[in-house]
Amino acid sequence: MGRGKIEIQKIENDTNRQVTYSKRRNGIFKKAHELTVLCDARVSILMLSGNKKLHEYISPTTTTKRMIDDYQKALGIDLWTTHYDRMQEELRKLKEVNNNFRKEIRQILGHDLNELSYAELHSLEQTIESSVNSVRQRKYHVLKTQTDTHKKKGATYEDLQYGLSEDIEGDYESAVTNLSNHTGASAMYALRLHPSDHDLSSEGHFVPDLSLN
Amino acid sequence: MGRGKIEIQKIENDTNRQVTYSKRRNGIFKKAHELTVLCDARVSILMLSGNKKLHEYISPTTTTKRMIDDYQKALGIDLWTTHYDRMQEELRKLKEVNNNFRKEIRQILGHDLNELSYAELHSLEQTIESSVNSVRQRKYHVLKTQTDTHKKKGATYEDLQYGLSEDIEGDYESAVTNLSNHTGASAMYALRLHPSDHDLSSEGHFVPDLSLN
DNA sequence: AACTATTTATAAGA
DNA sequence: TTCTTATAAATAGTT
Repeated sequence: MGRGKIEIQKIENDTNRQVTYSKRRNGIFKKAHELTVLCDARVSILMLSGNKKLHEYISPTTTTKRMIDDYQKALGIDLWTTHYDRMQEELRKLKEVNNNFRKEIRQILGHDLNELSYAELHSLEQTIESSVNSVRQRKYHVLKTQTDTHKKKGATYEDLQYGLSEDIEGDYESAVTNLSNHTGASAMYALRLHPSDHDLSSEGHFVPDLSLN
Repeated sequence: MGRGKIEIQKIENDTNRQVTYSKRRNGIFKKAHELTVLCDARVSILMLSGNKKLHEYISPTTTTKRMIDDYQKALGIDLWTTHYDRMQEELRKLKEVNNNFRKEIRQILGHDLNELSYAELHSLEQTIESSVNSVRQRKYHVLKTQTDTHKKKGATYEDLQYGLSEDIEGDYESAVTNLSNHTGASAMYALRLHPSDHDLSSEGHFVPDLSLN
């Protein structure tokens, strides 16, 4: 398609070959883009000229990496995915374990109980009662210790009972924050006394995006 | 270049789009091959049609893998490593969230309380008390419902009180197992009333090996 | 899958 | 290079 027909064989004249490369490269990229738009396709083109210069076209709707991934998936081959596959499997398992933890915490905190049987509820009740006893014991232990310390400074037991002692009061005001920081983002569950029934997965917890774009 | 000029925008007619894709794909591949021969170039084309079918052209003088390697070398990047690093970061975050969940569960269940202040313990105690109330309420609701059903079959309230009714007894014996299965591997925490102080990370939970040898 | 009227790409020249 | 333009090639609509 030009002033004259040409044979499809290597153009021996260097300049000429270079010019033709440049013109035709642009032609192909243009057609690739038209195909992308016209047919909703994804195209990746890599070109190396004779003098080793690289040129690339990639449909705006994708990335070269994704195209290469799709290519490998489609052919069922594995250029470099041994680690990749293992990591994906690990991510999947961690996500699963994570969701189980979430569910478990919700149940321990008294939510999502509808699917539990009477016996399961009974068991859960005992577990939590046992827990509250542990906490209570520890609390009194701390109270006693702090009281002893305090008494030496002249504070009364009553000060502590009602949380009015300066030290303790200060502690109390930051308790929620402290525990949250201490156990990480998820700790908010433990301290929200009457959590709403909001979807937990959308309340500021780290929910990794595994889409791997 | 046809009977009529067309706008470069998505062809809405499905059949038409498919036909055009096929024709133009061949046109591009033909031109890619001509470029290869005329200009001594290397071309790699990957195409994904709208319906996710992959087509490929590769210059006979190279391979797709070599082109991808050249591409990465030319850009001074390593797509796989980048991806790998991102996955590692996701794994790290998930592990962290996971450990936070573990720690939180242990504290809700009344363990690892030593590092909590009096105020934190008080808050935790209230949370757990609230939880046990929820569970108890639900338990009685279930009990009431089951009792009503049972009465129609002639069972007494006492049967249920002591868990001796055939149905309920069967449930109870498998309660621990059921809840474990239900919430996944991690649920064992909720039901082990007085867990030892063993290292939790080595008790059958999924702890991914991230060493990636 | 072929046909063909047109449009588009481009080889050669400026 | 870039532009021009005659001509080859691709292809849109049709069969």
